This record gives sequence, C-alpha cells and structure tokens, in this order.
Amino acid sequence: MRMSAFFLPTLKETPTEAQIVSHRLMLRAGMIRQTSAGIYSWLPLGWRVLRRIEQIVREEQDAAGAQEVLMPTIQSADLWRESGRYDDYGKEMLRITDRHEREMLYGPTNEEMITDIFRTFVKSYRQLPLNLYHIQWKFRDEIRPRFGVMRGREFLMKDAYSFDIDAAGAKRSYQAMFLAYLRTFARMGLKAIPMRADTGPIGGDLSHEFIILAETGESGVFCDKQWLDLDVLAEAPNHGDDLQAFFDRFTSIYAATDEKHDADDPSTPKDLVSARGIEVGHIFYFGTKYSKPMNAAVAGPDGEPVLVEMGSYGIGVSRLVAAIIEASHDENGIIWPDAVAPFKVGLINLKPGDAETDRVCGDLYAGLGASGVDVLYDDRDERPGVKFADMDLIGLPWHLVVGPRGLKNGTVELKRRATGAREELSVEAALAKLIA
RNA sequence: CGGGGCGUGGCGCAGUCUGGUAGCGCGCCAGUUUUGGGUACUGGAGGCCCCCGGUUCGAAUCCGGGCGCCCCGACCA
Repeated sequence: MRMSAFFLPTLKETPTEAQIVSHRLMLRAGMIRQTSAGIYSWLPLGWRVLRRIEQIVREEQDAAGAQEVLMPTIQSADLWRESGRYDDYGKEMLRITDRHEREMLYGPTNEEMITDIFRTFVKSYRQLPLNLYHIQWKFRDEIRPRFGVMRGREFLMKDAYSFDIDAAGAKRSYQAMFLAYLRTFARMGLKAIPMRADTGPIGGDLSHEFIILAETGESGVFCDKQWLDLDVLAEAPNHGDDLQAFFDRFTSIYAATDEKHDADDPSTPKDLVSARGIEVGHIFYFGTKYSKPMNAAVAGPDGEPVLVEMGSYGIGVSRLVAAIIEASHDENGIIWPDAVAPFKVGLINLKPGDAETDRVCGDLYAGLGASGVDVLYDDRDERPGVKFADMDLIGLPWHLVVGPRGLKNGTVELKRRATGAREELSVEAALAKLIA
C-alpha cells in the first residue's frame, strides 16, 4: 500500500477525550473514530489489526476442534424469556421493538441462541462433544463506557460454547479451550495469565479469567512471580494429548484477581507480584444452567434423554487491540508485535523525486510485495521528520529507510521498531532479511 | 445511576465573569524555501460558536429547557 493513497488520518495532537495510552494512540494513529459513547468506526489501519487478531483467534479455535458459525446480532426476546434471563439481565441489554411491536434485543451474548440451535439438530450423545463458536459484534449498554475500545458498548467478541454428555467431557472441553487461550494470547506476543475467577452458582475450579498485566488495567491482580518468566508455548502440549497434567501445572501457579485474592490463605505464596491487569478472556463451565430450562437433551447410550453439560468461552477481540497497545508502546507510539501488525514493513522514501531513491524504493516495494510481505510505502512528498514520526506512531515492526545519502554508499537503513536497533545494509541484504 | 467537568473551523485551545461585526496554534490548499527526526516565509480556504426558546437595538457571552461528550465511583470480553 502506498501511503500517498492510504486513508490514514493521523493526528499530531491528542484529542482531550482520550485518557489512556491505547485510546490516545488509536486515535492519533487513525485507527478508530468514535461515533457515540462506546461505539466506534474502524478505519483502515485499525481494521487491519482487528482482522489479524481475529484470524489468530480463529486459527486457535479451529485447532482446538471448535467449529465456526455466525449468529445474528439481533435476537428475539422469546429465547431469553425461556432461559429466564430476559428479566435478569437488566439495563445492560439493549432492547429494541420492531415494527410489529415484537420485542427484540441486540445480543450481549449468545448462550440461548446457540442452545436453541443445538437442541434443534443434535439428538444423540454420539454427536458429542461439540464446540461451536462465532466472532460477532456484541452490545452491552455499559453504565459508563470508557477507555476507547477497551470498554466500549459495541465490541467484537469470540464466544465459543461446548456441549458434552457428562461433566468429565465438559472438563476436557474446558481444558482444550484453556490451552487454546494460552496459545492464542502467546501468539499475539502477550503474556496472559489465567486467574481463578468467580464460578457463580456452579462452584468448583472451572472458571478462569485471562489477564494481561498492564498499568492501566481495570482490575487489581496478584500472581506468583514465576508467571513473569513462564514460556507457555514452550510447555504447551498438542490438542488431542491428555491435557490434565498441563492444566494442573498452569492452574497450580498462583494467580488471582483482587476479588478472589486471599492474602491470609496459607496456600497463597509469599513471593507475590501485585499488579493491574486487563481481562481479555474468560472461560467457564456452567453445567446445565441453560440446557435445563431450554431442554437441550440428547439420547444417552441407554436411550434415555440426558441434559447436556455446557461451557462458554469468551475472548474480547476488539479489546485485544487496545490491550496489545497498552502492553506494547513507547513515547513515540505503538509497537506492534509481528503477529498482529497491520503491515510488516514501513518503507520510507526520504526524497521522493530523486530518481535513484525512487527507483530503489520502487524495487523494494515490488520485491517485498512479490514475496507476500505487507508493506506500507511512504511515498509522500513530506519532510523526513514527518515520515519518521508517523512511522513510529503507527508502530510497524520494521522500518526500511531509503535516501540519497545511504544510496551513495549503496546502503539502506533497516530499523527494528521495538528496540530502535538500526543497521546499514545493501538493498539485496535488506530485502533478503525481510523476506526470510 | 450518584458526584464533577466540558461542548467555539479537522485537532488543541482563548474569548463567556463585564453582551457590540469570532480569534490563536497545529493541520489543510497554493507558492517560495528547506531536504536524514514534525523546516521557514508569504498568501488562502474553512465556523448553524451543540440544539430549541426567551431577554435585548444587538447574544458564543445573560435566562429557561433539551441533547451530547469526558472524568471519579458501583458492573463487565
């Protein structure tokens, strides 16, 4: 993409409404545009990142055996009456009336709808286990939306729902999602720590919040120091393996949000890290909470109907965009982890109009593109300072700087955004390094 | 929802107390200049001053009523 043609409305100054760094940077980098409180349009740069994140989530859900569906945003109130949640959910649910005076709602979550789909089509235990997920916009009419897309009212969420014939199966489904979550966040360059969470009326140990440590996090958290150096991907087993040992290991290292933290509990380690955290995922097992009122049962081996055991598993996809920025930025702007970067390389032409510089940039742009490398080519007729500042702001992992001064010696400069490390390379070497 | 604050060109703000033809910086357009970290100069475009009503010869400014947004607290991916 040529920057001269790319719709990238960056801002030099920070809009007053933005308080936290991710919100400020998303506005300044031209990623989003607020349309009303807690509701945002995604501009090209932001949309690219959102899609990258979404795709990682999708791949890890698929790898864990979940199957993607897509349910609507608008739901009928009837389903929610059946589960009893229509009245329980309260004002957070946006209620709508259609032209026939039918009561509808903009879905804040999809347990009822997925359970309805399930009970319609699944009739035998032999069709289990089943895990269905979708990535869809949700609406929760938060009392006070804030922090940009971190706590929006409309947000993109991945929600998965597992169905099993018994509690043991449900536990295996839960463990598979637990693993998928650790892998998902690790792939995005995040350290997400699973923390014991409130299980509600079900009890047991089967609910975890996945928390990213960040100063601007909304919850206070406590965890064992060893979490800080843990390499989850290195220890992660494969799906299909027995996950019990892995699950036991990662749930035994202490981590709790302040609601669940108990400093007086003898099992609480002394060597604790106290920090702030952002919740990016939440998984829980809830048994027959929905299958019972909605009568989602299958025939068991003996032919008798059995209520299915369910769990649900959420990831805040749009929130992750902000969470990643909170975890990865500096005073100059965003630092995208490679896996979610909107472009891999920012190619800076320091002197458009200079024949040699234009030629080399053109070659690099074409060469990278031909190898499938996403490049944002700054071919604008702007001062070098403007280009450097914009490139740092939008945080692409690699900056390839081409100007007459370097070309005199046959070199271009390659800068790593995260470290600031620069090296002078020949054009061919730079190309080879970025394609590798 | 309780408490606080703010709505003035795209962004950041001044002007409001004390009514009198709407201003600054950035950005944008044109030109000159400059050319490796937001260059300088000149000229220009762009505003129902959130909305409705009232007071007044005259309202961004005063009065009444709405709406929107932000911040602090209780809830959440």
